[in-house]
Amino acid sequence: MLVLYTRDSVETQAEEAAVPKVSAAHKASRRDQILDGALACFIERGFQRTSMADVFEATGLSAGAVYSYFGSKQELAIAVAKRAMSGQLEHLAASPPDTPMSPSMLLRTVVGGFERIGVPTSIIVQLWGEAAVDPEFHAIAADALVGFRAGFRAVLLPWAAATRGLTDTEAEAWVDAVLPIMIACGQGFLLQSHLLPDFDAEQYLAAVERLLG
Amino acid sequence: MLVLYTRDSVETQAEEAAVPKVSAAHKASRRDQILDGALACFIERGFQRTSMADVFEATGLSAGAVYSYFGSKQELAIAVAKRAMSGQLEHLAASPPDTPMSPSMLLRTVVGGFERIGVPTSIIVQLWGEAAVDPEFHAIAADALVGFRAGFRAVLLPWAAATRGLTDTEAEAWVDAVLPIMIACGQGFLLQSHLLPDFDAEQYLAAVERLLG
DNA sequence: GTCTATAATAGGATAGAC
DNA sequence: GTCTATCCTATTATAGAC
Repeated sequence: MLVLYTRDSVETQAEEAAVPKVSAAHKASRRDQILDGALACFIERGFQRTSMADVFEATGLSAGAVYSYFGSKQELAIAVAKRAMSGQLEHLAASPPDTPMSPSMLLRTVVGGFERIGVPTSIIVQLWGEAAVDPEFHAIAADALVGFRAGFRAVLLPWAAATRGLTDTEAEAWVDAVLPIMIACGQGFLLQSHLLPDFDAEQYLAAVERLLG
Repeated sequence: MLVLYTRDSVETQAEEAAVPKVSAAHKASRRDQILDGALACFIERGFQRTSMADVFEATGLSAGAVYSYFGSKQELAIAVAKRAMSGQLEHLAASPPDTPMSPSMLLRTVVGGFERIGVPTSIIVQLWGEAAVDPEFHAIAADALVGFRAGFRAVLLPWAAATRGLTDTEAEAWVDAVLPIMIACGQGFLLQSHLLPDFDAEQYLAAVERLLG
């Protein structure tokens, strides 16, 4: 919610010919303001296709201001990607730690969380693409994936023990076995929802529930 | 095999200071030669990070020659992506149409096919990223996904009927229900094998077999 | 700290000779 | 058809004023 508010103010500034008046209500730092504007650009045009001029316009700031916070375009892009992914992870970690969730409920929660914090899932798909050719992006994507895996595991363990009547040891074995497929279901959800015009989220989640639940 | 042979010749030419002597044994057209060189660049540096100068070097051809075949960098990139995906689809379609395959066998065949025709899977991950911001790339990725879905369906239908003792109608219902998850397992395989240092392909395929087989 | 103006260059595309 | 040389725009990054 904070993120969305800040972005609105950024767009307004850009429309009003870049008057950098940050009211007291906007306690978000300039750095966050820049990250918000850059994120909006990257979502719309992608990391590489976005020029720094696009960022200046979106943030309502000048070249000098932006470059005083980020030494290069790459540094800015990395910071945007890092913040986007850490935001997702914090959201997952913020759910009550011992709340058992079924696989489909977990997927629904995570995907819904993407939207809620104002980071469209397309940025994640872009990050995967960059990760294929850039070590810095690769590290971010890999770290995030490991983090999600740990989060998924923590949520699925109590669910498996409770619902399937397993001992803790058996639940661990079961969860560790299905975890890669569970992750794949999340990745597939993002990709298919972007690529398939006839993608049906409910049908997808129902299939997850039937196979993993 | 043809593709690999052509690429070897390209690299050799590049090392030998760009002597564009195409022997009679190389019946591959110049167009394919350019596509091969560009593909090698895109695999290594990505679509956007590759400059046309990189392509000239990798193909052993000059600017004028390349631009006489492709009017722009975008046109070339689109052609490379189209050829890569159609190659994958042809490989899938080339398998005997009525050969039943289990989900894990199917995945193994498709992923192995990627390597065999010399198109690393990283190019597909990159294509997904471009698809998030470029309509032309989006169309290619979407078409390919629909094609793979149809191919998977054709292979899984007889398997489901034979192995699970279903009528044709029941098999269709079952396959259509699990198809999105099956696709997700393929997508997840590509992503996780690139991102996770400890990715275990055999363990992954075993989990697919247990859950879908 | 921020802005304007500009330096420096990379990179896509073309022209014209051969 | 292909090569060399070049144009010229787009873009990153910086310098210096305020």
